[in-house]
Amino acid sequence: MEQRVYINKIADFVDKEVTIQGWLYNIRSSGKLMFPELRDGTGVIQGVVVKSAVPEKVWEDFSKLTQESSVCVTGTVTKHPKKEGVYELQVNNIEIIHIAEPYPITPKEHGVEFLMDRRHLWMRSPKQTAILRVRNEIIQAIRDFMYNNGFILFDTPIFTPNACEGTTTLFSTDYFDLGKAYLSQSGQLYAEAGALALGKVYTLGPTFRAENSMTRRHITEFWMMEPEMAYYDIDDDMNLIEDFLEYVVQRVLEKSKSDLEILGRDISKLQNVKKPFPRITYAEAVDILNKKDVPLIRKTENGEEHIRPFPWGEDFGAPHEEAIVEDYDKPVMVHRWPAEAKSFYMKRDPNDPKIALGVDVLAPEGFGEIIGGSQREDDFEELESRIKEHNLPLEEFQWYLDLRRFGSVPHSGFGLGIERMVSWICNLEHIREAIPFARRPNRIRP
RNA sequence: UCGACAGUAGCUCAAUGGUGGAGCAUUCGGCUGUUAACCGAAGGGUUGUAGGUUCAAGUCCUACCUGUCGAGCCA
Repeated sequence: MEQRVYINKIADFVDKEVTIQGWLYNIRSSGKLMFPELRDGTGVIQGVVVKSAVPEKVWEDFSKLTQESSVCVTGTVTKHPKKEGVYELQVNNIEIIHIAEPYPITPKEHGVEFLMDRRHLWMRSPKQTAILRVRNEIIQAIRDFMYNNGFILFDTPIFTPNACEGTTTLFSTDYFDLGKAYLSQSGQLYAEAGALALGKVYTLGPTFRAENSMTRRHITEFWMMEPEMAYYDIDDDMNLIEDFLEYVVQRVLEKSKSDLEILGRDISKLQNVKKPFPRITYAEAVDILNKKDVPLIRKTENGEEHIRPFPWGEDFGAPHEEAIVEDYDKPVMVHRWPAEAKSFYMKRDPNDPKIALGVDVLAPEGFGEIIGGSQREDDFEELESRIKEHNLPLEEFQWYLDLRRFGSVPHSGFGLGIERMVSWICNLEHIREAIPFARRPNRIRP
């Protein structure tokens, strides 16, 4: 009796007759033999159609198929005659559901623009489905880690009346009689309210940045996971980051092995991601830059100016991050930053008011910043003057200041960019492949 | 936003300033173990747009459009 099964479970059905409900990915023929490759979303399996062994109609039906035609194929599962651990389907019947029109995406090479214009079809290909399954596993691992460590899921609003951080540009929209609303660039300020209510919370959802950044690491709509913890200082924060990253990476290694294989990922690099991670201060990072003679490059009217030694107080660019990370095979935590380079809500170091208690986590292999976190300013006066210094509208922050009026406590948190995490774990060339439909400054379709 | 590079068949790419080609895809034919299968044949073009230089422009010049990569900013 035939049974419906999915391709990723096919090994359990050797010598049994099964029906695969899927699509034709590719087909090769050799006279009286055909080798259709079937995909069903969980994997790909090669069918074998022998002309002398199937009814004439089955042979004719297979001859008619175009790439991405949808079919239900029945056959007996066998081991591949040459390849260990690979299975085939000895076909004996087919039901055609739909003959596809000529499919634009062939198993050959295509350009980026062509593929992104057809993202809704491109995502059917083996590499893209593998990435999307790994993304699923990463998010599931994050949720499990948070749940098992006592964090409460705390959903923050996407419509907001003001900037969480005054620095970056926001998308705006009309909001009835209340004027402008802005799409959230971070759920952090709301998560802080949640932490003072529930102890440990996290948000996981889309965030928006109207930055005209055309790099392989930026999209305008990205997903962020932001935990926020009451009674955590910056060192507690870094301890959590270590536990968290180790868990997620090792969990994905365990559960998504076959997908990482499809992606050609060097697994040994990810196996290294075990705590402790290197922790270096910003000042130590600057020392590294100067030892390696990496200058700050500033653009001027007549070209570029190379400044040596790297001046204290400047933020790092891509070449600096690379130079800092290249000696390590684990994520690197850079902490205690110049306050001026960082956001208004970060707490100052009690030992040095020029230092903010922030931490950036740089992924290995040049994938750049994946996490940014900090201990938050919990003193009312300090925070209020910081808001004023940054020219932020004080009225809009009164509710936020309330958190320092009513039972203020030391608290910390961080934000993880989901797509950057996916890019790193899957070793992607570009972040646009880390999310089903990437939004960039020059693309909103499909 | 700035910088570099690119735009030729459905796709990926060739073409010294001098007759625009190939592979894949499509259609047809062949092949009993193929792996981006292979072999044979056919159809497929206003060379991104607008100007200019030249006897002659896909090729050189100018502007614009679109894209890619990099920088800044950030997760």
